Amino acid sequence: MPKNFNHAEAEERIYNHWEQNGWFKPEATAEDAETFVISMPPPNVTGALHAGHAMFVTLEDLMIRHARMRGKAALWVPGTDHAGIATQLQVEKLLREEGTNRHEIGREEFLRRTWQWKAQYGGTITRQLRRLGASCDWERERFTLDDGLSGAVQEVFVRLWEQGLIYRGPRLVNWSPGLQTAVSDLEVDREEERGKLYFFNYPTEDGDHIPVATTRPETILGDTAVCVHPDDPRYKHLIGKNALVPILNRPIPIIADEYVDREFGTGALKVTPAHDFNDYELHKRHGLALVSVMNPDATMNAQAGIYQGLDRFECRQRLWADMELAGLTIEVRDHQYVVPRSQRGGEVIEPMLSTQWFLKIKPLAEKAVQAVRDGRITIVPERFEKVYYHWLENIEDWCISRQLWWGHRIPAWYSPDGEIFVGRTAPQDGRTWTPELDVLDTWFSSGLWPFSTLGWPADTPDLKRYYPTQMLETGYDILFFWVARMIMMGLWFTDEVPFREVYLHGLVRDKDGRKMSKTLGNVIDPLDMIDQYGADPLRYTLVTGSTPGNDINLDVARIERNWKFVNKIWQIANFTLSNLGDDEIPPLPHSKDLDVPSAWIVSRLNTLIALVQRLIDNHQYGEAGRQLDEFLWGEFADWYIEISKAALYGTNIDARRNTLGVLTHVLDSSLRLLHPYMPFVTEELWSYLPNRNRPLIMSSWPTADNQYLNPDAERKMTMLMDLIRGIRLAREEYGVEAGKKTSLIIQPGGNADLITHHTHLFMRLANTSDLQFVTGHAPENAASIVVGDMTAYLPLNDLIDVASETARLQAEIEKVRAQISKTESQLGNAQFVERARKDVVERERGKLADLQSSVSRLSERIAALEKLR
RNA sequence: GGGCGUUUAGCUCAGUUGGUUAGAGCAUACCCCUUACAAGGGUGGGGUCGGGGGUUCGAGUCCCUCAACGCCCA
Repeated sequence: MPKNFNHAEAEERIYNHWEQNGWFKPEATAEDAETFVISMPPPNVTGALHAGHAMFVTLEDLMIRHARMRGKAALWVPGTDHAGIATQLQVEKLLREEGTNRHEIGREEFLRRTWQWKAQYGGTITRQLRRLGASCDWERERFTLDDGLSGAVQEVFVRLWEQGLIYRGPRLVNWSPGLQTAVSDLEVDREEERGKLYFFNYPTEDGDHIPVATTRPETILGDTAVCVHPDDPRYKHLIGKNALVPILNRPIPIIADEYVDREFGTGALKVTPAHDFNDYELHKRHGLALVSVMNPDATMNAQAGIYQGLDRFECRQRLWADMELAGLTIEVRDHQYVVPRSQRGGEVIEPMLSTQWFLKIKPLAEKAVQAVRDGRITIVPERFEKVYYHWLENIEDWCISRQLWWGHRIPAWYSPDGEIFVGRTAPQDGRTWTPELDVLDTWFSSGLWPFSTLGWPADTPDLKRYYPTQMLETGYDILFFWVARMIMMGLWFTDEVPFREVYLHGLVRDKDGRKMSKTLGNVIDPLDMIDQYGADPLRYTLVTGSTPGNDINLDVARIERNWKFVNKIWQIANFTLSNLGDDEIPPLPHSKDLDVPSAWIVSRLNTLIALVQRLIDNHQYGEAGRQLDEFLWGEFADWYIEISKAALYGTNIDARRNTLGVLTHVLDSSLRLLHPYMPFVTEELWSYLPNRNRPLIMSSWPTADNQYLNPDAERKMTMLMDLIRGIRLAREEYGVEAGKKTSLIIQPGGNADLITHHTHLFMRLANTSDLQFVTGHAPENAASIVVGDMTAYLPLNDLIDVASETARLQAEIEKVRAQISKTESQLGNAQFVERARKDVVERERGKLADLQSSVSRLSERIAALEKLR
C-alpha cells in the first residue's frame, strides 16, 4: 500500500464507487429493516458551498452512516430550495449585464431564463455536497419548484383557504422598496445605528404648539394624530384639540394613550399608522385615519403634496429645510436607534400599507407547541425548546405573498367584479378571471419539505415507509424560519410529527469568533480545505470542535492537525497490514489467551465502543470523536503498537499470531467506529484488509463485548507504563544520551511476575540493556523511580550526584505526601466514609495504600542516600 | 425591557447521572532521523475552572448573585 493517503486521488473514486453501487439508498438494507430518515435542509439552488453547509453535511452524514452501519434502512433525502429572492436577484443581475431587465423581457421570458439559469448552475451546490462525502440518495433528490412539490404547495394553499385560515387584505407589512415586495418579519434585520433625532413643534389650530421628536421626518406627511400620555401635565390641556401637519396644514387630532413613554423625546408622539407598526396599533385602538405617503419604490406619492416624486431620504432633507424656514424646527440631536434592513442587500425596509395574503397561523402553532410539550418531538439542546415555545405562543399572522416572479404562484383568480376564487384550476364560468400574480414566500414550500419530498399528497410507498422522519438537523438560526414551520405544516396536514428529533448546531465562525464575511476576508472555504487536506480532516474538525447548539470557532490549524491524525491512522493500518503480509487474518484470541498488553488494549477498545455508543446515542458526536482520537493515537499507536513489535519480530509463532489477531481486530473495529467521521480514508484502508466482502459503508457497527473488559490488565498496564515513563524521565533529567542503553534493577514489591513477564517492554520502550531484581543492597549510584510498591533503579554511575538525586526524590515525596494528606483527611471524615458511594471510598483507600507504600520506598531510598554523604 | 448562551493553560476548545492528581490540540522548552509514521517519536513547563455567596462528605459540574462579552425576542 502507498506510504500516505492521497485524498485528491481517492475521494472521487471512492464516492463514485459508493454511489454507483446504490449504497446510499435505503434499499441497500433488508426490506424489513427499521428506517432512519433525515430530510436534508435544502440549500439555496443559487448557493455555493460555505462552512455552514459543511457543518450540516458532516453531522447529517455522520448520523446517516452510523444508522446505516447499525443495519437501519438509512435514507437521507437531498434537494435544493428555489430561494425566490436570491435566485431572482441573480438572474436580474445577469439581465442587467445584458443591458435589459425583467420588465422589458416580461414574466414568461424571465421565468424561462431563470429555469435555464437553474439548469446551468443549479447543480453546483449538490456537486459540492458530494465532495464532503454526503451519502444521500440522489435518485430521490427534489427541488422545491419541481412538479410534485409545486402540487403539494398548491394543495396546501387550497386546503388552508377552504379551512378559512388564509385571507387577503390590506395591512401594514415590511416592504422592500428595492425588490418591490413584502417580506416577513424574519427577513428583516434590526440593528442599532447612529442617526438623528429631529425635534420640532407641531402647531395647533388655535395657535398653540406641541413639541415632538422623530427619527424619520418624511413620515410627518403621513401623520394622522399626535399622541400624549393622559396624565402628562405638560400636554393635558391640548388633548382633544387639533394639530396641523407642517407644510400640508392638514388638521389631525391630539389624542391620549398610556402607550406613550413620557421620558422619551418630548413625551409627545407623532402618529403615522401607515408607516409604523406601533402607530398602526394606535390606529386600531383610536380609529385614526391611515395616510400612506409613499409609492412602492419608496418615492413620495400624491399625499405628500409638493414633495410628490421625491425619494424618501431626499424628502426628509427638503421637508426639514422647509420646516426650518417656517420656524417649526427645534433641534437635531445625534441618536442611536434601530433601523430595519433587508437581509438581502441591506436596504432600509419601510413599513407600508399593502394588500397581501396572510395565513392565520395560531391554530397550527398550538399543535406545534403541543407536540414538543408532550415529547413527541424533542429538541437538542433542550434549551431551544423555550425559545421555540416563546416564538410560537406569540406568533402573528404570516404574510405569505411576495411580489416576485420566481416562486409558486398563488392559485387564486379575480373576477371582473373583484370576487376571489381559490382552487386547483381557474374557474370556468364564462367570465374572464384574472390570475393572481403574487407568489408564495419560499419558506411556505420549505415548510412542507419532509413530506412533500416523499410524495405527499399522494399516498406513495415512500411516504408510507419513510414518514415520519426521525431526525431534523440544522442550524439554530432557522429554528423559526424553517423548523417551526415544518412542525406546524406537518402536524396540520399529515396528523403526524414530521420528525421525532431536532438537532441544532451552531454557527461556524472564524478562529477569533467573528462571523465569516467577504469584507473581513476571514472566510474559510470548505472546498479549499478539501483540496488541501481532504474532506476527512475538515469533517472531523467540524464535528469534534463543536458541541450541540454552540457556535464553533474554526481554526485551520485544527484542520491541519486532524490531517495529521488521518495520516496517523494510515500509518497504523500500514503497520498492521504489512506485518500481516499475505496471511489470513487470525481471529481475536479468547480473552484468557491474551497477554497483559493485549488484554489491556482489547479491554480499552471495548470500553471505548460502549462509551462511543452512549455518546452518539446522546448526540454528543464531538466527544465521541475525541475519544476515538485519544484511544487510537494515545493508546493504540503510542503503546500497543510499540509493544506488539516484540511478538511480531519474535520467534514464538503463537504469540505472533495472537498479536496479529489483536492488531487486526483493533484496526477493524477502529475503522468501523471512525467511518461516520472520516468516510474516505477509512473506506480506502478497509479495501486493503483481506477477505472483506462488503465495503465499510455497509459493514456493521461494533458492539462492546464485556468478556473482554479486564480491569486487572488495565491496572497492570498502568503500572508498567508508569514505570516506563518514570525511567524515560529520569534518563532525560540525568542527561543520558538518547541512544544509550542502561541497566535496570527492580525491587518488584508484589509484582515480580508482572515484571518478569514484561522485561521486553523495558528493553524496547525504556532503552534497557538488562534487567535484574534487587537481591541484596540497592545500587548506590542510581536514580530511583517509585511506582506503588515497586522501585526501579537506574545505575548511572558518575552521572548521579547524591545531592541532586536526594533533592529529586525529596520533591517527589513532597508531591506524594500532599496527596496522602488530602486522601487521609477525606477518609478521616466520618461523613465521607458514611455517605459517599462505596466504590469511591474503596478507591480512596486503595489509593492511600499505594501512596503510602510509595512514600516508604522513597524515604528508604532517601535515607540510604543520606548515609552515603 | 424579557430570555438564552459564553467565561477552564499564551491561543482554540473538551469536560452530561457531582467523586482519582481538571484534559486535548496548537504554541512553547529540551532530547531524538530508534526499520509503521519527521505529516514523526520521547520528556517537560504552563490552569486557585470570570468574581462572590450557598447546597453537599465532596462542586469546573447544582443553586443564588454580580460582572464582561455574545445571541435571540420585544
